[in-house]
Amino acid sequence: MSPPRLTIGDFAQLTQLSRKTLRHYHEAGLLTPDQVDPASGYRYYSSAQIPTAQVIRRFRELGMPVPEVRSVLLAEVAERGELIAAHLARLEDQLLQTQSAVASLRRLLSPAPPAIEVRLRAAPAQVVAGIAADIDRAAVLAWYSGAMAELAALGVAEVGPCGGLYDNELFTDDHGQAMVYLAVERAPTVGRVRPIEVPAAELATTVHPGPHDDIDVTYGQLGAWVADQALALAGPVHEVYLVGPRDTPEESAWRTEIGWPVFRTAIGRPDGYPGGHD
Amino acid sequence: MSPPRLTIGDFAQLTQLSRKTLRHYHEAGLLTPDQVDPASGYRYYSSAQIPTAQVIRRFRELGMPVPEVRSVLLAEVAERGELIAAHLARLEDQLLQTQSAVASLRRLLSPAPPAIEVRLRAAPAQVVAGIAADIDRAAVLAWYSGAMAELAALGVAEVGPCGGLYDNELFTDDHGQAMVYLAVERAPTVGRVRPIEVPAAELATTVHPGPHDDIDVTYGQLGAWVADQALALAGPVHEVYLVGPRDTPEESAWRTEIGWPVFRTAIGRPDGYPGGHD
DNA sequence: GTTGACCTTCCCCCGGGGGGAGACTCGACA
DNA sequence: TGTCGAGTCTCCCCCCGGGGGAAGGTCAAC
Repeated sequence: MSPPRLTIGDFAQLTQLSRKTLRHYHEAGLLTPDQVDPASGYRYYSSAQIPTAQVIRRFRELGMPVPEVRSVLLAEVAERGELIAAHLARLEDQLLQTQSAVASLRRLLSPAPPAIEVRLRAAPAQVVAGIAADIDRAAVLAWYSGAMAELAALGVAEVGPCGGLYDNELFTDDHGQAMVYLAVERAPTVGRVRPIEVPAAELATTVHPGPHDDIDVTYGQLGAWVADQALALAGPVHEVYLVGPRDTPEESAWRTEIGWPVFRTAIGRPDGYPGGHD
Repeated sequence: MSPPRLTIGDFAQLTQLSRKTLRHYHEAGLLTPDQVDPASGYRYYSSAQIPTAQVIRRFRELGMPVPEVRSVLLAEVAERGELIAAHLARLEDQLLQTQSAVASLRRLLSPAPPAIEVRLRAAPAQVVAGIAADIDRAAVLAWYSGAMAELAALGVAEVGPCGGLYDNELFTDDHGQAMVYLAVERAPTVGRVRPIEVPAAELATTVHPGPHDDIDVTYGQLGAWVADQALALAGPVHEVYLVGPRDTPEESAWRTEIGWPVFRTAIGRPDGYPGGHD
């Protein structure tokens, strides 16, 4: 006796997936019915497909995209682990992002947003030992820690704090050029490390204390200051890690200098908009 | 001197939102530019809007829908807390769901899925003290604990384990009828509690041990067994909490009987599909 | 044979934007 | 004052992962 065939409705009941979703998965090649009547087009599932459907449902609940679920199902057991691990890493990233968002909101919605102190200073050009790459915004954190580890492994004597340069495109287009560096006497060429010239710039700088969860708020304050001074942004933002994870695990002790290259007489017009003469 | 006007590109750079997104938020009434040139249609933002844009960005990163972000921004500080708390509760739900999905996947992908023992038994009709409601699938957990608490507060002598009935529509249509009950001598009418008759049924039952994270796997195994016996599902699923949170906080000690009402000679056809004579 | 529940395809809709076309505007520089 | 390139405008179609519902075909029970 062959096992009974389940109609899409029965199968939906057993797997807690909707009929619509099952049809969608059929179309997407994710879960093909055991049999399809060529005359009527009726889909028939087998009870052996229930576990598969459940696996799919659960991966989807974890936010795994449909094509990726398919490759997990098609993959051998060996690679399967990697795919799942990769997705779990993404979930962890999301969690970190959630934590940052909460910290940032706490500061943004707090009744008294403390004012920042901005200093305008001319930064001279310097040649540093840096690692540069074209990366996606989402990958910045992972890339940063990898690059910093490689720099630290150089074992070169440092003559100043380390820092980074981040293109504005990284934020507006979701990917762009990034660079982290150590200030050293003579920059070597080892692995990804190259001697890189940080060009001279007029920087509007402020110092962000503490962990970077809410650094965007400080960025915003600095940006508002720059805009209010009728200055224009001109180039990648500079970060200098005055006190960072390399110095202390105590996050509240961190101090990060943010420097935005600016030039005068460009952004907006200080006056003259019709009717805006207040 | 009036503050400079920021073009959409400048503002995008300062707030790390894309131009597309800013236009979208304008259209959605979420963030209206400080000025809009009626002739050219150009949008001009002010530096004072930077914090607002950041708040929006962060709420969006937390997955808050755009209309809800708008109401948070429009709300007075007093109600704002409630809206945010409600959203944080949703985030917590998501987290629980993620945990369940991981537990369920662990069991589904484990090499040796232990077989279940199914027992077919006739359950007699009984009148119980129950709380019934038409609810959404997502709300089941919250509703369950509330209803159970109300039942426990009755202080009535129980003559058997408590349980619940859950309509299949709850799973296929995402909302439906649910009921939880205590087995008592005489069912009172207090608050939401009513005397309810649980109708007699032929049940295919099995016992799920441990917490409910992976109970869907047991459901699937039971469903596969029922389908393979050429039985049809007939009515809401019965859950009996033989050992549950009311008995012990030790989740691994929980025992939940799942009973699916079945009737014979209905689902599928045991044989005869053209070409399927294996 | 009838009937009602079930199935099929098809099309449009949602949120939250992204990509790109084609046209217009801005401001800097000559 | 003209020019030119970068920036902006609107408009339309696209993505995912389905949901809602219409119009019509099928299944099996009685």
